[in-house]
Amino acid sequence: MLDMRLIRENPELVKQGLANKYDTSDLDKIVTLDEKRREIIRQVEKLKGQRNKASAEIAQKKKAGESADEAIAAMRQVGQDIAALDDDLREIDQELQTAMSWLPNLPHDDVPVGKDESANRFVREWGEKPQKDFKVLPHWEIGESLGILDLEAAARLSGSGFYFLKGLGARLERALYNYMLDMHVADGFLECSVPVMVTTETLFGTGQLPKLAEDMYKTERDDLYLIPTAEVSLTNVYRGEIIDHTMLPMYMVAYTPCFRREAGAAGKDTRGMIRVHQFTKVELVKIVRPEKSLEELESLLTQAEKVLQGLKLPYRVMVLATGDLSFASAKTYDLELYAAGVDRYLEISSVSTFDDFQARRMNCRFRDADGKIHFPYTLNGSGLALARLIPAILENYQNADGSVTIPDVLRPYMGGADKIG
RNA sequence: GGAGAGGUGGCUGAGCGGUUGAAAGCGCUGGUCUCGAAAACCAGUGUGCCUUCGGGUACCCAGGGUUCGAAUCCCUGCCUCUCCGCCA
Repeated sequence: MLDMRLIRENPELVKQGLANKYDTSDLDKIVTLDEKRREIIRQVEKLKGQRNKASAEIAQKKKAGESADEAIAAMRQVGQDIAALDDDLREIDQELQTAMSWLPNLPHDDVPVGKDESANRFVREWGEKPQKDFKVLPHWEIGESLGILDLEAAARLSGSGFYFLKGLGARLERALYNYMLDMHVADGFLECSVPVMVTTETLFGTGQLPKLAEDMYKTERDDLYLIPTAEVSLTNVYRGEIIDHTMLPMYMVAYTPCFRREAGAAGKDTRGMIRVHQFTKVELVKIVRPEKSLEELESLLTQAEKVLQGLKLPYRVMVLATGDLSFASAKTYDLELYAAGVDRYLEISSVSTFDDFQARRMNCRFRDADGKIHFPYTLNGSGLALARLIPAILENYQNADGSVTIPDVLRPYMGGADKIG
C-alpha cells in the first residue's frame, strides 16, 4: 500500500512512478475520494462530539432524578444524521480502500525505466558456460533416460505441469534443499516450517491479492489459497503486530512447495520442469529497519549467489526494468542461471525490496528505541527454486556417456554418490 | 465432527446500558534515595484517524443490529480452551 499522505502531498511524483510501472490507475480519483472522505469525517465527528456532550448531560439528569425526555428527543435526529454520515463514510472508505489496494509499489529511482524484460539491465555475471564436445540433452530427456524424472507419471496423476522425481532424482532435490537450508541457517537465517495454505488477508499483506487472484489455487470450501511462494507465509508472520526494534533485522528461511496456476502462460515452456504448477523452493525473507534496506538487498542477493557459486553453476545478475517489476516490488534483481541443455538462461532467483509497501498492507510496525512507531521494510529472495536448479544440474553436469556428475558440495547429502547413471 | 466455556491495554484481570480509553496488580520508562544495585516512594506508560494544532473522534476478536447513549444487550462470522469422536 502506498502512503496516502504521499499521494496527497506529492501526486505528481506518485503519478510518475505509476507511469514508469506502466500502471493505469486513476490517481486523481483517489485524491478526490480522499478529500471527500476527510470532509465527511469532519462533519460526522462534529456531530459525534455533540452527541457525546448531550449523552453526558442526559446521564447527569437521570442521576439527579430529573426528566431528560427533551434532550433525548433532540438527540434522536442527531443520531440519525450520524448513522447516515457513517454509511456514506463506510462507502467511501470501501471505495478508497479498493482503489488503493490496486496501486502498485513505486520503483526506486535507479531502476531502469522500460516496458518489459528487454529493458532489464545486466549487472554482472559469474562462472563459465560449460564447454561440452557432445550434444547436451535437455533435462527431460536425460532425466527420463536415467530413470529419475517421470513426467508421464506426473501427467497421469495431475495432468500437465507437474513433475515426479524418483530415486537419485528425488534424492537430488532433498540434497539441494538440505544444502541450501544448512547454508542459510549457518549465515543467520531462522529456519521456519510454515503453512502453505493461507487466508485472503495474508495474501493481501504481501500484495498477491487482489491483483493476482487468477494466478493462484484456491480451496473454495474453506476460502484458503495455496501459497505461490513461502514469501507469503514468512513475511506475514507479524501481520497486524507492533514488534520491538530489538527484533530487527529478522532473517527467515523456509522450504515449501509453491503453487502457481500459470494462467497466462499457456504454451510457454511446456516441456520438463521449467514451468510447472507445483514446485519446491527455499525462500529467504528479511524484515529490516528502513535505513538498512539497501544494504540488506545487496547482501540478500549475495546470499542467493552463494548457493550458485557453491554449486559452480554459471549465472548472471540482472536488475529488472520498471515494467518488469512485480506489483509490490520497488527494486528487483533476478539471478539467471545458464542451462546447457535448453541453451538459455533460466530465472532462478528473484531478490526484491518492497520498502514499506508490504508492511503497510500487513499493518506490521516496529517500536523504535525512542518509542516512536514505524513501518519496517521487507525483502525477499529465492534461495533457490528447486525446479530450475535440478534441470540446470542435469544439463550442465551432464557427461558424454549419459551420466550426470553430482556437484561436490552435494555429495555428502547424496549418501556419498558422485554421479547419477 | 459433537458438547460446553471464553475472547478486554505488553501481561494477569475487573467491569455486564450512562464522565470507563477502560479499576487493580505485574511489567516498562523517568525521578527520589544509594558508593552502586535491590527494595521503597513519586510520576509517566495503547493505537489509528480528523484538526482552524486548542483539541476532537474512533477502537475492549471481526462485521452487522437495538438505543438519546454499547466494552456492556441481540445476530452472524472467526479464533482459543476443556471433554468426547476421528486421525498423521
